[in-house]
Amino acid sequence: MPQAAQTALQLVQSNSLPALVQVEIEQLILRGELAIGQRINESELAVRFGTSRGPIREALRALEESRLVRSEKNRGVFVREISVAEADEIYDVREVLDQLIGQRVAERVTPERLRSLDAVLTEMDQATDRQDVKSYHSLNLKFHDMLVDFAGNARLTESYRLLTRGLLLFRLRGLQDGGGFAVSNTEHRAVVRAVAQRDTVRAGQLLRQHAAKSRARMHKAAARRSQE
Amino acid sequence: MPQAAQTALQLVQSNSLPALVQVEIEQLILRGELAIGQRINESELAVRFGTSRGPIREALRALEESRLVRSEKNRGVFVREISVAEADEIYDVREVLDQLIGQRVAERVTPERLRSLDAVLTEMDQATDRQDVKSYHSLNLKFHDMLVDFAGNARLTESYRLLTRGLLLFRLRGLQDGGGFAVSNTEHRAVVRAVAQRDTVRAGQLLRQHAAKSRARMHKAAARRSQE
DNA sequence: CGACTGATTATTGTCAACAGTTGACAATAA
DNA sequence: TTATTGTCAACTGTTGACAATAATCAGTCG
Repeated sequence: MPQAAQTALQLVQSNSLPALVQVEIEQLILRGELAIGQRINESELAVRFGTSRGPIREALRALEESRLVRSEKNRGVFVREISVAEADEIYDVREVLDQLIGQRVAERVTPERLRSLDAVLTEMDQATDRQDVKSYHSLNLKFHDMLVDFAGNARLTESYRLLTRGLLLFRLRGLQDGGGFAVSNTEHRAVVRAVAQRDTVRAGQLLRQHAAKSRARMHKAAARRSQE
Repeated sequence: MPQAAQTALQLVQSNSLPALVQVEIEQLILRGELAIGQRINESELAVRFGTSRGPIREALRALEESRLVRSEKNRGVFVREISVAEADEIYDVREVLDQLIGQRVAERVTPERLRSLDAVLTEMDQATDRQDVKSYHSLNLKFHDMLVDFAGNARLTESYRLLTRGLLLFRLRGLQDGGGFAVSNTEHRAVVRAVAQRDTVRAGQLLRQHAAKSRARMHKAAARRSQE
């Protein structure tokens, strides 16, 4: 049996319909197919996914708990919007988590992990050369995902992902990263270098600074946006 | 119109049934009425709350997202159990969040806030004198809740609460805090002292250390438990 | 006596229908 | 003309019923 079919089977066997629907809606939001602030029509989604409204509602309740949507009674659920102030709050927390991540990754680094980090960085440089914003962004996500995974703390991963998903909403408003790709990737390289040297303190500091600078870039983009 | 009736009206108008049910089940779990690892019967809860199973299921899906329960397909949802290893992971994250909280509280402290913190500490001392474990614990929760609120960052509050709720499950297994009440409260006082002096760095350090020591107490309790 | 097989029962998964609420628009009156 | 009330369609909130699955137990066979 093909690998893909097997995993698909496992997926449908272990995850129930609401769970499947949940990730599907998540994708819809994160890909921007459901716009920020837009109301989500339950029946519409139901026919789209070929289910009844029950599973849709359960999925939406889960997404509400993970702060991707908000719900107003008798009015419906809306794709959550995020303000600069909220993004700032997220960055406050993200900075300390990133510091912890940097430390832990440096403690637990292996040659193989180092190679995969390097590989992503190389791809990001290539994307920068091509001015390929989209690829760069998804590689950037992948890079940070790998880092938090390599930190080896499931709860940390969970907290971090939950937090940064809020920032993804922000990006959909076109307000993230004022274009500093090349800059951002040199910061990445510095982090990986410290990790390679197993300099835990420095790796933590650098990753924290990277988050801080990324926040600054966001502010810059927001300011530019608002004055236009 | 009486104040109580008005708020009750607002409650039922703004919060839907699933939301109400959710906090209700939460209480059931946190009070230990639903034991760790126990399966939760949907129909049973439905008759208990006088609703149908729909709202119950939606509430459970939300609780699953906040990691208070886990769900197995076609078998039901279970009150989540937590291992020492998982608790350790939580403490890893909690320590850095507590440090951030300490800093922020010290930055934003007001005389009034200081008074309310002091009041809780006094109550905790009284509970210690009475050997009133239960009161001490709920006051302890209140104290830390106040701190994170005073930090003035909603996302931080959210992350912190989500995280520490996992530890509450742990306590239900009787594995938290190896009895060091008096010790714990002197640590609290030291934190508040630093906050009163607006010594942001020290407040952060002390609160972080408090978390670390609290983790150590947990380990001690767990070790004692396992050798019996 | 224990392991296996099949029926039985309890429980979850899903659905379709009904009830209640909201927002928009038309009708009415000041 | 403007404000208010009445009406309606769309949608959400909730329910009860049915289907599918897993656990339980009785009976049979080795």
